Amino acid sequence: MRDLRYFLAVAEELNFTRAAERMFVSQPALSKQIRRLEELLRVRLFDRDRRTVVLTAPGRALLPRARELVRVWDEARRAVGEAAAAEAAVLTVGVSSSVGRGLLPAARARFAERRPHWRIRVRQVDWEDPTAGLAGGGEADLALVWLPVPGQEDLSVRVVATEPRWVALPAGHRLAGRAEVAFSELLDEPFLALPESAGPLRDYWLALEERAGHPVRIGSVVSNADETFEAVEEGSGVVLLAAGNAAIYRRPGVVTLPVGGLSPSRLALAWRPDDHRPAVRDFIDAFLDAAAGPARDGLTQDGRTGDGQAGS
Amino acid sequence: MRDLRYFLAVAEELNFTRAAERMFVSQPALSKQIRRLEELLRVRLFDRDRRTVVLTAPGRALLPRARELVRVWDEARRAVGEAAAAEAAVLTVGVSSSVGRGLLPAARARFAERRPHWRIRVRQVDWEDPTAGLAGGGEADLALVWLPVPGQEDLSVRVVATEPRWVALPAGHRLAGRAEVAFSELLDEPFLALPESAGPLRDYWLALEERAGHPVRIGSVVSNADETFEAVEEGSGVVLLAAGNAAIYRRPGVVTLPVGGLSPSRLALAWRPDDHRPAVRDFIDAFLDAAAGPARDGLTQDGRTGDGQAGS
DNA sequence: AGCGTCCACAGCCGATCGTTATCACACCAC
DNA sequence: GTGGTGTGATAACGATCGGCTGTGGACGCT
Repeated sequence: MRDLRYFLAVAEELNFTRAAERMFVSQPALSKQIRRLEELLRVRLFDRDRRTVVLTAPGRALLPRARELVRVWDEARRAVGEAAAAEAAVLTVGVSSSVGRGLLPAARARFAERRPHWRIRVRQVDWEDPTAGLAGGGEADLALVWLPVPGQEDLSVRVVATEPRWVALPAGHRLAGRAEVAFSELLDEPFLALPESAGPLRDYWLALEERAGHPVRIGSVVSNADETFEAVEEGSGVVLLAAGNAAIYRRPGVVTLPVGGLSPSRLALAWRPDDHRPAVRDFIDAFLDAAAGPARDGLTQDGRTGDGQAGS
Repeated sequence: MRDLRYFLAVAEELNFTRAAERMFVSQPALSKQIRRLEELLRVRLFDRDRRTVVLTAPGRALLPRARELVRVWDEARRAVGEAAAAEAAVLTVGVSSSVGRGLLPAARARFAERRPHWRIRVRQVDWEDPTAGLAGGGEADLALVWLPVPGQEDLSVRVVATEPRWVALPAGHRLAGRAEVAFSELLDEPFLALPESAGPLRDYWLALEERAGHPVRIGSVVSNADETFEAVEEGSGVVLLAAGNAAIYRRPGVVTLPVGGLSPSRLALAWRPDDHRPAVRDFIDAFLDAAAGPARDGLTQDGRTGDGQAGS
């Protein structure tokens, strides 16, 4: 199975070194495994003539089957996990940062009315996976994510709140005393960035769109909230964040303030469109009810009426 | 992949010890691997309550996917092998014993007329696999087999020759001087048998049908021609064989003679019905032409006109 | 009570799979 | 040419894996 993923990586990159990076292993390890796979099949899968790598005929024959195998395997893992969850009566909600706001407890309560014997487990997921464990082999049944989420076409998504974007600065920063800043004043600051794997979400929190081509300086790459605020505190850079998170992650050495001239961030509940388990549907309803319920501390709400995009 | 096969074996047997035997590993090894798979999936796949083994809900969810994965993997191996063979312009013919008779060289010649740049490779396969490498992950593209071949419904089969069955006896045997024996005289002899995995073919060469319930004594299990004749020579038992093989495998210490009262053995060319490669079709035509060609040393011939059964 | 069956556990060993360090070669810039 | 860069192969080594044998304990059956 692993070898098949390696094979796919090399077949897609046509470059051992880059494929190895993508699979998070060293290049010799990947070379060796490919060689082993070739020995197992008694066939050369790639022609490596010094400078270029191309698939051989047997390699081309393997390619679609390997994809199929990886797909079925991932699906099997998911199905097994779901079967276990159904037996244990547990739903797992992946979250990227403490984005629950008041929503999670409220949703929990409403869900408990309908399914008293079910439990909700909340799992923090690092920002390497912007779908918070929902995509691929992740173990989340639902996720609270920031839009835009990569691979959005394969997910059902419903916006549950919008919040203006703020900025976090080290306490000694030249702008730290201000009550508000315009984004144009931050253009030349070093920014903390999400990992590459976060794709469009990384661009979003760098506000690439609002820079209109003005280049961005990456001060550091961060993959969870703790890393982020430590990096801000030690002056590696500044970072945009949702207004709600500015309140939650308040800490000495870091100052947060509103930023003018940026579109608001959108928080969404996401799930797998092909996941028709009743408990999941009930939780979605419970959550959206909660989001549409009594107003909470200044959040602009979307709830059921928002511009939520139901995935395919 | 291996672990999936183990899982399938246990799921089908619902018994670790028997499953381990089926997979040709020790029972602790299989237990450990199942446990590892369970750890990987973070789920219990079987409920073992001391005396009985049953699938859990996650196990039931995995079962069909595991079958699918094994199926696609086997298919992928076959496809890769075929792609390599097409490039190398080689066809592999599996044979169980030297059953080629005059047929193989004749077929080779006719095939060479149509596909001069292709080569034919003949591969001897032990009798553990009565399809001579055609079924499962075997590497034969075609096979010369004795009927009945297990799993015949998944193969295309064409009878190319029928031969009376003879018996091989040690030189000192009480019947060794005879010109011919009746099968009824052999009923109480110890017989050499094919491995269990040969299924109906094992029964066929023990002539179970013609024994009409008379019990058979197994002198020894043999899985290739050399083993067989050595076992005969040292007196482990007697063995039935096709008339043609009696001539080919003549050796001091072993006597062969015709047996009356047995149906004749049928030699068949077999291939995979879903294998539509032109070279394979050409070889089938060449072989059947050769089998229908000039008569050779006393063999009853079937060729194209025989009662060949075209598989599904 | 004693035996057989069946699964789990422990201890051992060779093969596998990962690492880092280094080499060999092709290409490119100069 | 010459040296730098990028790429894949190779070497040496350590941790883990996957198999083995031997053993133990629970249960059913005589």
